[in-house]
Amino acid sequence: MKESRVEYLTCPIRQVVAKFCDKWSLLVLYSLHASDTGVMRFTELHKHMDDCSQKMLSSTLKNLEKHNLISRKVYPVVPPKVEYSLTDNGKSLMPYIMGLIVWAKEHFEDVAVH
Amino acid sequence: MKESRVEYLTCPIRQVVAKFCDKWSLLVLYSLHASDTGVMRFTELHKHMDDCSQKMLSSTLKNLEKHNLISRKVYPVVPPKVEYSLTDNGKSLMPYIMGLIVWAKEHFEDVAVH
DNA sequence: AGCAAATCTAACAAAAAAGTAAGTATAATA
DNA sequence: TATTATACTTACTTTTTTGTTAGATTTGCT
Repeated sequence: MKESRVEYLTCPIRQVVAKFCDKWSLLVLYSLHASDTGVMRFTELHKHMDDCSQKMLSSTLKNLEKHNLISRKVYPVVPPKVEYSLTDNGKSLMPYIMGLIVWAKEHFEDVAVH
Repeated sequence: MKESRVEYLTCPIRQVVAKFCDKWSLLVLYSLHASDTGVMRFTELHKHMDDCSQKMLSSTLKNLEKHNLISRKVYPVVPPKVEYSLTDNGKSLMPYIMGLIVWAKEHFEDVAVH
């Protein structure tokens, strides 16, 4: 599917699919949403989804940042420290994501988060 | 990601991703939900998403049927007639999908359905 | 006889996504 | 001096997804 097509640019469903309908984005969003402080570092996120490679986590984070769903704060220290958190835009999406998750818990058997 | 992993089988997010987080499933679900009769034929669906190949539409429909979100009714006539509609399970999911779509309309610019 | 209709399936090719392993940077610490 | 810590990136391979084209089916119409 060409992302330049009119359908793509004008269809909210296709936008949703392009922005966070993939293997790892929902897990990242959920992890940030569920964390105490609302802030998580790369390694911490990785521990929450250890079947995701560093590479994939990295590119997922980039994509979410690009679409303004999460923000990335870099501390200029060694070793590096980078914190991720939901943007206001991302926060506004979470009720709907949580709706899906709750629906899934009710409709699939033997299901738990993480 | 191996679908046999424990995370996969016990995590509602991963289940959601596996069942309908792909390029075409949301469009199919939405089309069926939005149609007057709640029933659509293959060619009719295809007209609603003409940037999806027959092959992809066919496999998307199969996948949704396998996960009990849509049902498929075949009429033994020539030329063939097959009707698709949401199952009760699929219907119960739609409020959450619609939530996402409405969110997208509010948060992206110049966005319309189809 | 030949073609149209509807819903696919099959075979093959191309493109995209994902996996894996190794490497980078650099200050602090042992 | 060697190691550790963190957050990646790069190169390469493999797997998965998607695209493309052609064909199957079979009744009825021209």
